[in-house]
Amino acid sequence: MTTPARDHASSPPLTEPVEDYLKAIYTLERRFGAAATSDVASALAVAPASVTGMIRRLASQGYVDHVPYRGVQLTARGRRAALRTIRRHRILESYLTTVLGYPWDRVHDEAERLEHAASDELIERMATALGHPTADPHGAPIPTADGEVDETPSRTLAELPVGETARMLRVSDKNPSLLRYLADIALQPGAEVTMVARAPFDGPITLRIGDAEPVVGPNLAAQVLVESIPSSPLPVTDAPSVTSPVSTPRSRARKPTSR
Amino acid sequence: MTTPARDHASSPPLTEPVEDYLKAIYTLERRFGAAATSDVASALAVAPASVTGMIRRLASQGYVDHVPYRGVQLTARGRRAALRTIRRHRILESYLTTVLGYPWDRVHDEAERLEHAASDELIERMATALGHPTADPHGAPIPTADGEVDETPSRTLAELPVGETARMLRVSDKNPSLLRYLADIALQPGAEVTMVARAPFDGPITLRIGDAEPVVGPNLAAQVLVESIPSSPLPVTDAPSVTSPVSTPRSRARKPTSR
DNA sequence: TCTCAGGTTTAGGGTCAGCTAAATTACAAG
DNA sequence: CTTGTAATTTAGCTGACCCTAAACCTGAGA
Repeated sequence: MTTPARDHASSPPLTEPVEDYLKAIYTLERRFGAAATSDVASALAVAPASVTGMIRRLASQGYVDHVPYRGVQLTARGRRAALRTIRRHRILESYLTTVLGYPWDRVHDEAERLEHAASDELIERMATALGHPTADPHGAPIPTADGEVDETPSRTLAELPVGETARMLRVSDKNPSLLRYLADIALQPGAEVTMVARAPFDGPITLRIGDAEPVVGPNLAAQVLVESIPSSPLPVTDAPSVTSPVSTPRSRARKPTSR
Repeated sequence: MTTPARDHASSPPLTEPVEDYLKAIYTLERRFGAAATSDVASALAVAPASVTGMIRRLASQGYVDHVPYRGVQLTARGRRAALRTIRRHRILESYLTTVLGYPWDRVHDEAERLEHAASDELIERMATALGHPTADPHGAPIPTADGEVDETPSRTLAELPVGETARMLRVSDKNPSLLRYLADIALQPGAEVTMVARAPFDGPITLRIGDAEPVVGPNLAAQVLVESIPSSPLPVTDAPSVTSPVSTPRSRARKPTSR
C-alpha cells in the first residue's frame, strides 16, 4: 500500500561491493568471454566462496546470468550498471589528473573510492569542465552517459614488428610503479614509439621514443596497447571499414594532459 | 603474532556510519554540552536502540565517553576524528560551489557522501586550489588540518536589535528550501542586513538587505547567524574581495559564488 | 514518597558481505 | 573408464549496523 509496484524497474542504489563485482565481471567477460569465480575472487581480493555468494545475489536481482561451475556473464541490466561505474571512474581519473594535478600513477585508488559516492550530477559537471573527454589519462575509453563504449581491440606493443612505429594508446591504471616507469621513459598515451629491436627467446625489447632508446622487458611491452599511426605520407584511404552499429568515433585516445 | 602491537595508536580507517555518528555527536555536544541518545538518533534518522549499540562500540574504541542514561561526549580522539570529517565536508562544499558551480542548496548532500571517500590528499589539493578558505559557502568555519576550529559563538539574526545592522555570517547547510529562499532575498554570508522592525508576540520581522525589505518569520531569523559590523562609517574596506589568493581573510565568511 | 511518562537500554532478529572447511563437479590424463 | 586435481559450491560462522518490542531508569509532579 505504501509503495507502487515498480519493483525491478529502476534499480535501487547499488552497494559498493555490488558495483565492484559488476565492474570486475565486466572486465573479465571482455577478456575471456565469461568471468570465472576464481578470477573475480582474485580481482577483488576476496575468497572464492564469497564470490559464489555474491553471484547468487546478483543473479537473483537480474544483474548476471550464472551457470554453476561455468562462470558468470552480465545481463543487459548488469552491463549498464557496470558501464555507469566505469564511466564514473574514468571521468574522475581524468578530472583528478587534469584539474587537480594528480600524478597518473596515483589517481586509480582515489577514483576507486570516489566512484561509489559521486552523484551523476557531479560526474556530468566534471565531464563538462573537461570538455567531455573520450579517454582517461591511461588511454581507457570513457563510456558515454548512456552506456556506449568504444572497445575496439588493439595490438600490444609487444606485437609491433621491428622497424614499425605506432602510437601509444593505453595501459592499465592499476600498477603505480609500472606507470611511474612509463612516465620516466615518456611512454604515455599519444606518444610515438618505434620498435627498434627485439632479442630472441622473449628477450629485451629496444624502443625509440623521441630521442631516447629505452630497453624494456617483454611483459612490460605486453601491457602497453598501441595503434598504427594512420599513415605517415599518405593522406586518405583508411576506408571507414569499422562502421559499427551506433557510430563510433574513428580514432579514440585523446592526448591526456600527461605529466 | 602477525601484527605489531600498535593497537589504539593510529586508528584503523573509520566506517561511514562511525564518521556520521561522530559528526552528529560533535554538533550536539557543541550545542547542549552532551549528546542525548534520542537526539543522535533523530539527527541520523536511526532508531534510538541502534544509537545505544553504536555508542557502546564507539566507547569501547575510545572515541566517546558514555554515562548510561546520561548521554555521550567525545574523547580527544573522537573530537579529532569528527573534526577531520567536518573539515572534509566543508572543503568539499566550498570546492563544489566555487569550482564546479554547485548551487549552495544542493552541495550538502553531495559533500555528505564524498566526505567518506575522499583521501586527505584530495582534500588538501582542493583546499590549495581554493586558497585555503576559512569558511564554507554557508559560512561554517573550516577546521584546519590539525583540528583547530573557530567556534566563536555568535548572535542569531532574531536577536538583532531594531535599527541595528549586522553582517550575515552563517546558516545551516541542511535545509535546501530555506537556502533557496535566503538566496532569493540575498541573505547570504557577507551580506549586510538591517533589522527594520519586529512585530510583537514573535511576529514577522522586517529586514533591509540592499534595497529590498523582505519580511521573514522569527524561526527563519533564528536560524541565521550574524556578527556586528566592525565599524559602519568607514569607507575603505571592500578591497577587491574576490581576489583572496592564499592568505586567509580576517573575518571569516567568504562570499560564496551563490547562483 | 509514589507514580508514571519519556528517554534509554536490553533482548532477540535480520541483512549484507566476508571467511574457513568440507563437499562436489569438471576435465584432463592415464 | 577411472582417477586425481583444481575449481566451485555448500555449510556454518562472524561482525557491523539496523530494527522492534520489552524492560528499565530518571526526574517531575501529585
